[in-house]
Amino acid sequence: MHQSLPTRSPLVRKLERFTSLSEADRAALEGIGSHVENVPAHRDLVTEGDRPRGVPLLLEGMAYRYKVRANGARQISAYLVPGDMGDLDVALINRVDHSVGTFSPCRVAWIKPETLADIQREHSAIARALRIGTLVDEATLREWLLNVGRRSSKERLAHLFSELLLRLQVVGLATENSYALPMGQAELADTTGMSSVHVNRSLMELRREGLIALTGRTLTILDVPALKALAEFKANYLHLEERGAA
Amino acid sequence: MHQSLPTRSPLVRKLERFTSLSEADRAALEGIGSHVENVPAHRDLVTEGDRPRGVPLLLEGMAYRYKVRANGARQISAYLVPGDMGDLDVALINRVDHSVGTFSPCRVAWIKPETLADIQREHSAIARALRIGTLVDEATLREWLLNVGRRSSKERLAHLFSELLLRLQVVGLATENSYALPMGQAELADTTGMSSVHVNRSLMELRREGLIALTGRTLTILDVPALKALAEFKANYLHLEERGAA
DNA sequence: CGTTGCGTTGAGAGGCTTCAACCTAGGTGG
DNA sequence: CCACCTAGGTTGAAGCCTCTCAACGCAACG
Repeated sequence: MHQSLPTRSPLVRKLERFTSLSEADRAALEGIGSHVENVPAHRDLVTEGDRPRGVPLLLEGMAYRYKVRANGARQISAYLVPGDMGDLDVALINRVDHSVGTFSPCRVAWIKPETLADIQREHSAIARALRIGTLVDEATLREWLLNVGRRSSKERLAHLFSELLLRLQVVGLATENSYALPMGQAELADTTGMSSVHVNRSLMELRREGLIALTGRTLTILDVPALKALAEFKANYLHLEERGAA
Repeated sequence: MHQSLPTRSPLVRKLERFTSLSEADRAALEGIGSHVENVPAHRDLVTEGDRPRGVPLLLEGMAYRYKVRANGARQISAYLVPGDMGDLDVALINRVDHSVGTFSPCRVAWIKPETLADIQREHSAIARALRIGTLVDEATLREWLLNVGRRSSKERLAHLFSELLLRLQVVGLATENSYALPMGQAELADTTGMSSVHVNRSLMELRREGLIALTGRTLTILDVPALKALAEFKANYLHLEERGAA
């Protein structure tokens, strides 16, 4: 396992899973956050219909992309963990087509499109890693669609928890089998396409089967292999082994 | 409406909705298909686990992205219509994480990653349009997730049909209210996360309500505004008005 | 110490699935 | 040219999964 130093920024830790970065690359990334903002929980970073105002890079906290229907029904389409960012090329469109909200208090750096363009031009390794990052975002979306469309309620939650375990481990925010889960059951419901009542019942079953412990806002996976097996979780879509498999 | 000449390639027609192209840009795009292949219906263009072998550009026919579970359950995550292509940056990853199959006989041009890189470097307008294209692909995935996660069965089909109407109109493959629908009810089921039996019943209801006529492989939308209203269809995520709204 | 948000549990209804049979059209071969 | 065959559309019935509505518990907070 290529373990990064704990002091390193989550973005560097994430991108180093995709490609090798030079010291200059890392330095460029550390200084990317021109304008850092502290955002409370349950606020919108981006609202559907707005003009794009730069690319948000999440430094701390957890956020999510979502869309709402006229009747108030909400579908969450992505979780953003530290090191994740908005679409690289938002500047190319006039109006954003979805919203981004915070689950917990977040520290976010707003990157100017020009800055991003400069970095991509001057640091080809970073450019490559960022592109792989958006490829992974898209692959994750496809996996979530499979999750909602073709998995049972328990499997959906198991899959989500398995994915988060891996993604948070990459940025050093999860132990071998546990991490903080800032969202409530209603948000899990809007993520997995279920009702919050049914999320509750499914969680109870996962607990009863000894697969997870979820108290307060900490999730502990009591049997990681079993949970992954239940979810039929394959990590290939996260492309975490690009470096090694060259 | 900016109507392209019918002789123009579907890719040019599509990209011209995103940005203005010069005559040189158009010429570069017309000649992009180095190696054109004819693929029968129900074949895989790309298979999950393979190494990427270039970027497929669909010239004729209809294809789809999908993933399958161990139990055989399948989820379709995108439809490819003429002018659509695979991920721009596939060359950056070692193994593809999903498959692409054909609904109907297809003519596809395989573009070499170098060719694509050259074109993007030498034609900034094309580069911009292609990036908007992948932004739209991702936005469409989010819309499909909302569709499967938070819409009723009839609404899902209505939304899918509304989206296809617009996308096919862009490349000149749909009339004001009808187009060819090459896939069967089982495929519609795997697209919308339903069983094929329930797709059938939902289609029957849409017919009974006078919204659609679906005979053979031709779909006619008898009441376009009503179908869009039922689906709560908003076209913003397709970003078809980027040029005008500059 | 009341309020409030969220998790938990119960009951009933309904949407959707599964299994299965039947029908229809198109293709094949006699 | 017709009969058979097969794939896919259509319909019925039964049951389960999931939803909605609703009540209640509990812990954090003011």
